[in-house]
Amino acid sequence: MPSARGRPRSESSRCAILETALRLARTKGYVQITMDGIAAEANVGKQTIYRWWPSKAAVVLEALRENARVEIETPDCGSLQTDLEYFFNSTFAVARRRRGIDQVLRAMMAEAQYDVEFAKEFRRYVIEPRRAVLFDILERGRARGEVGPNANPTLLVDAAFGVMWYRLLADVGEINEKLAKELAILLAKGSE
Amino acid sequence: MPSARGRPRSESSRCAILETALRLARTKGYVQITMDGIAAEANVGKQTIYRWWPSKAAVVLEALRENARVEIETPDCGSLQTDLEYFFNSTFAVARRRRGIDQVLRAMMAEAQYDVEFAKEFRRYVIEPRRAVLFDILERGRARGEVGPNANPTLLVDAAFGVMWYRLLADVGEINEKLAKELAILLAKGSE
Amino acid sequence: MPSARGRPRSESSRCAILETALRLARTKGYVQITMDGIAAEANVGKQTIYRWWPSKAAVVLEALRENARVEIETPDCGSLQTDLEYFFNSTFAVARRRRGIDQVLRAMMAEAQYDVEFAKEFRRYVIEPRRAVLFDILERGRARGEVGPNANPTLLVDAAFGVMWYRLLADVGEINEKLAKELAILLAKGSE
Amino acid sequence: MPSARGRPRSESSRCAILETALRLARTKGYVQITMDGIAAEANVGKQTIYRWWPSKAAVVLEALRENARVEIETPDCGSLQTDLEYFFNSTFAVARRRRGIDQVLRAMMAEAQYDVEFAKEFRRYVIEPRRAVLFDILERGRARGEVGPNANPTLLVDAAFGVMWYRLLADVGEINEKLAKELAILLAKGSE
DNA sequence: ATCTAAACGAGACGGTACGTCAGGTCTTGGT
DNA sequence: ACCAAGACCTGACGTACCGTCTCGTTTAGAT
Repeated sequence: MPSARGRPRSESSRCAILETALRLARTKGYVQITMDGIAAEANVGKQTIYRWWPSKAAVVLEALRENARVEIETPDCGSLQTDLEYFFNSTFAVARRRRGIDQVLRAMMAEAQYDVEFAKEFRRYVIEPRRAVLFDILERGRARGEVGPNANPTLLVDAAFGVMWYRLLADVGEINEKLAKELAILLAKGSE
Repeated sequence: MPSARGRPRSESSRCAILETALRLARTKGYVQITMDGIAAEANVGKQTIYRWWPSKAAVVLEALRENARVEIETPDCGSLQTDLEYFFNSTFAVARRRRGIDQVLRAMMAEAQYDVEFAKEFRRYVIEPRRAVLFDILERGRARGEVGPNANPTLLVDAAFGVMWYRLLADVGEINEKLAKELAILLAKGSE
Repeated sequence: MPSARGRPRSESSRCAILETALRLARTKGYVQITMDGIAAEANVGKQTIYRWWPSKAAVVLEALRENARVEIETPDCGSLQTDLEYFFNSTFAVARRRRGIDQVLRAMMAEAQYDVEFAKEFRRYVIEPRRAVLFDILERGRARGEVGPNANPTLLVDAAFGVMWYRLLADVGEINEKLAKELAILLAKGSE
Repeated sequence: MPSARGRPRSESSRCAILETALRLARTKGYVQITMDGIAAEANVGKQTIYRWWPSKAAVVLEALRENARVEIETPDCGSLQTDLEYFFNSTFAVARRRRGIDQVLRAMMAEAQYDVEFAKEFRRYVIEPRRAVLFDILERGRARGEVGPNANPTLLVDAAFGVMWYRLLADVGEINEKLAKELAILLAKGSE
């Protein structure tokens, strides 16, 4: 057993940092916030942040994960198309539930373009889990016989998330219930 | 005609700035380059850059446009699916033709998340023109009777570019001839 | 005769420059004004200033000379002490007559510390002429027999102007009628 | 006692800045030196200079004070005139002892004309202390009965420093042992 | 009850890049 | 040849953050 010598990590500081980071990112915008700003606002030494996180993006990403603990449910709605629509609605709802989250998500994706290490974390905790869920839904459809042998799950998954991210990042369209329905139809048709 | 008083803008400086900016961005990476660096390398005063462009991103974007003057052709290949495949192959080829362009494009999209003014320029000169071409191809398909009355062109366009950007930004898949073919099939099927 | 070819120098521009320079220096303070500022305010090209003057200080110095054309009179008041008092009162009056002149004079002296070329001009047009007048007064006193053979005119002159500049630059005392009288007494006593 | 929180100010950086500033000012000339130059030469961040001093002039002034810690002695030489001559010789020696100091002193006086805040510091640490010493010497003379009741100490002090500064700034004469003797005689005579 | 060790807040540190400002030069068309 | 206009190169400015460091203090387990 690795005996823990010395003062243990302060949970209150950890929470203060995460809460402050996410709050500032949502209200002032991700680019505007600084490590100094987070430290000052959270009544925390800057070193305490750098001791546990490598970058501003890493802090915000963990804050985002902490905040979005509510798992996305994937109940069996009986058919592929309804399963898909339910999933998309759940996914899109997250961004709309709390103001500013969409902007923070966009910043995370942007940050992943500049920081290779962060990109790995981002894929691991944001991109991949959501992809896995959608693959599961398609697999369930295959079991039901709704997904044909020539279907291309990877392309369908990329198309679905692609539309979402594209509209989010390039600001070319709404992300709402209408889109959820349209995507469900497109993927269901593409699965045949 | 308003007679141009004073010393006219130096075309050689303008070109030196654009060429240097794109060269540095491609070789060293967009984040690594600085206004000071561009100015020094282009033998130009920093003020001369700030006089004509508001930000590093704006310079690189214009350099990108200047560089990519070659228009994307959209010949009539006879059928919707072949038209689409041709277009996607042309589009994907741009990024592969010159090293580092993909990385610069990703940086532009990232920058658009941080800078609202730049986002407008980016949509105007990068996003929208390419969307227009794809819409044209679908319209041609409608004239041929290949696009049904219930088809949703906007969704199809978003799906195509969405997959491309999603794979580019989230690094979840290749962008190649195989994808061009798959997307052509998906969109053709979705158009019925 | 050297025929003057080409467009002759614009007297109106020259005056506009000098007037603007002195006006701005007196109102905004010498350090605050810029060549660009003078040019803009005088509706004049910057090159037109640089064509005729080597520096901001040179412009202001000429403006000062143009402005202070009124010669200092040195009437024979009958005795050395009264001659001196009259001279000092005349000299001190210049600075008080128009607001801001003292500040411009201080700036000229300051500029002379930084710019060797300007220092020559400054001595030639500001320092030396005033010294010459005071030397003349002392010489007149010698003719009258008021200045003894052991008197040291140079020291006395330096003492008089020294007090004036010292109080002006180091802000350690008033420059007024009282000082004029005191200096006159000191110099008269020192001349014996 | 207010406990010193946070990292304490680095004495080594402080010294490096002051030494570098004075060295550069003396060798290259005050105007030529820049904050960037001092920072680079002293291996110090520019912010570290700005954290503790408001301007280049303030740094050089403190460096000058640090450098000139050697107090000017005012031994009782027995008579007012000899006391004065000793003081003037001591004062004039400072400037001659180390090359370039005179030029830095002139720059400080010049800077005081442009920067009101700096002028206060300059008077407080350069002008006033020296005036106080001379006033003391005159007071000692009064105790001895050498200074008459009608003498004007302020005028005499201004005359002495006035000559010195005037010759320094306007470059109209030497500052040497001869001047020290002449000033001593003038002030002694003026004190009667 | 001390001792050791790590985390803590605070804040100064060396650095890099920023965007601005002014200086002095150059290049137009027009007088 | 001179002029107004204004773009040009240069170089210093003062600021903002970065990520690191060095204080004194706090909090635990080990001695």
